[in-house]
Amino acid sequence: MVRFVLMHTFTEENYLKTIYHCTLASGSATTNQIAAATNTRAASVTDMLKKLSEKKLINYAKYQGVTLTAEGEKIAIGVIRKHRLWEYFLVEKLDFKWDEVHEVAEELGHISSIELIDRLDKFMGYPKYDPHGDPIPDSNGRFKRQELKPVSGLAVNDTGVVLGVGDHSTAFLQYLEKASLTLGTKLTVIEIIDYDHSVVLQIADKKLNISREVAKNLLVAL
Amino acid sequence: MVRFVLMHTFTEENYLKTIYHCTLASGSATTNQIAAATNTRAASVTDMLKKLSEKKLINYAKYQGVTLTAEGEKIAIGVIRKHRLWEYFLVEKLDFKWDEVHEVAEELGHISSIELIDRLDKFMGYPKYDPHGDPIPDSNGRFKRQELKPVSGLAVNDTGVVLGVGDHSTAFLQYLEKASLTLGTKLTVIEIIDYDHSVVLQIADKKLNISREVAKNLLVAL
DNA sequence: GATAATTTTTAGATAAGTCTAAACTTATGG
DNA sequence: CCATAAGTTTAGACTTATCTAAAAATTATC
Repeated sequence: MVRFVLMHTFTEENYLKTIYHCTLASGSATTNQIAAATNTRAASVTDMLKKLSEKKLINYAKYQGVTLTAEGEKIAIGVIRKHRLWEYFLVEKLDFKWDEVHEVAEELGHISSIELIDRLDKFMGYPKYDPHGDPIPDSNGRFKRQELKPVSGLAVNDTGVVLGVGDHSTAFLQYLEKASLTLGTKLTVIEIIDYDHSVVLQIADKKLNISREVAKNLLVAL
Repeated sequence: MVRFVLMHTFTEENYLKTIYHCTLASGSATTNQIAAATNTRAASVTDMLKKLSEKKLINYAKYQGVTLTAEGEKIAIGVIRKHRLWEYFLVEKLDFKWDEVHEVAEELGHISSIELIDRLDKFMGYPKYDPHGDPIPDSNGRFKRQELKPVSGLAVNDTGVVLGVGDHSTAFLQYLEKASLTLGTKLTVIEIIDYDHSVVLQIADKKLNISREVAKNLLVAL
């Protein structure tokens, strides 16, 4: 089979993507974080870090955690672009629900052809955001990060529009679906309960009480 | 990751599909045929045949060639269904040419989700044939084989409509494209040259001379 | 029907990615 | 500021799918 000049395995791509996400989420990527995210053991991660380091895709010093090199980040963003475009396709064209797409997109996101993904992008009209509100990088890897705040960071009387989630788990997405807290929902903070930091929201003409946990993972634009 | 009860690797699926195609094309599948088709060595094929045999997916006796069991055939047809539906998608929705889709579809055809493929099928309106005229099995694995004849089997004055190809190589497909011998083309055999068995065709108001090689791989319905 | 040619299988090795268990670093808390 | 906990790495082993080289079986040829 004819392949590209630079081919990386499914596994390598997965590690790079995971490192990208960890770095974004917590400012750093450690062996244990990566192991937890990829559902492997720390020892396996260390092996792979050495390999990626030799290929100059990550900056790695023993016991010091890792960061992506420019090349590594490029690959990670490419995988994320594929993943998010496929999620968009699954939801918008094939009528999957937003909590059903992750696993399938995970597989689809590693199909190697760049031509395929660029044509898919065109077919769908160059969407800017995936079904969870995450930005889709363009074919040059560029995308603008949205300035979103967790509901837990709002004050009483603040108003926002739900545009993203901080937790992509099926359980959380199904909870939101059931509570009608889907993307685009406008909400106002009515009250913050001192005792447990839960938040009372006004949504259209209804009131809804959400836990601190939910408030932290519900992202809004003001 | 949650997977299916019966999971088979990418590689196993590929062997099963290859065995299916070999059996169809030549009535049997031998170690060397499979090795040629999968671009591996005979020794590797033997190893895999043992493995597939243990899993009861093929009937295998040393030195005797192989056939698929009912279960093996079911899997093979499933992979073929996926492959052909993706080819259809690539050509009809993403504007790939019919000679560009094989490799990409090869990768896509191994995405595990059955839900995905059934929804894709629905999205495209349950197509019956792929871009090369090959029938697409339905979700139960059923499909009707078309009764197609190679042009080399026609007699002078016979008329037919191009509905399939016996060679899926890029080179052959590009040749047909260039010669305007695409699916649906109506043709009549004007003359068969004794010397080299080449065939002179009447297509609309033009005459076209094709070699025996081409005539063998151009399939028509009468 | 014996020998040669072809095909297939066995034996042993390799590479990728993973694991467990043990050893080693770094961080933390009296 | 040392002892222990937490986190990370090394060592050695396993699995899958592949390979080459050599042996064995089958088929073809004279």
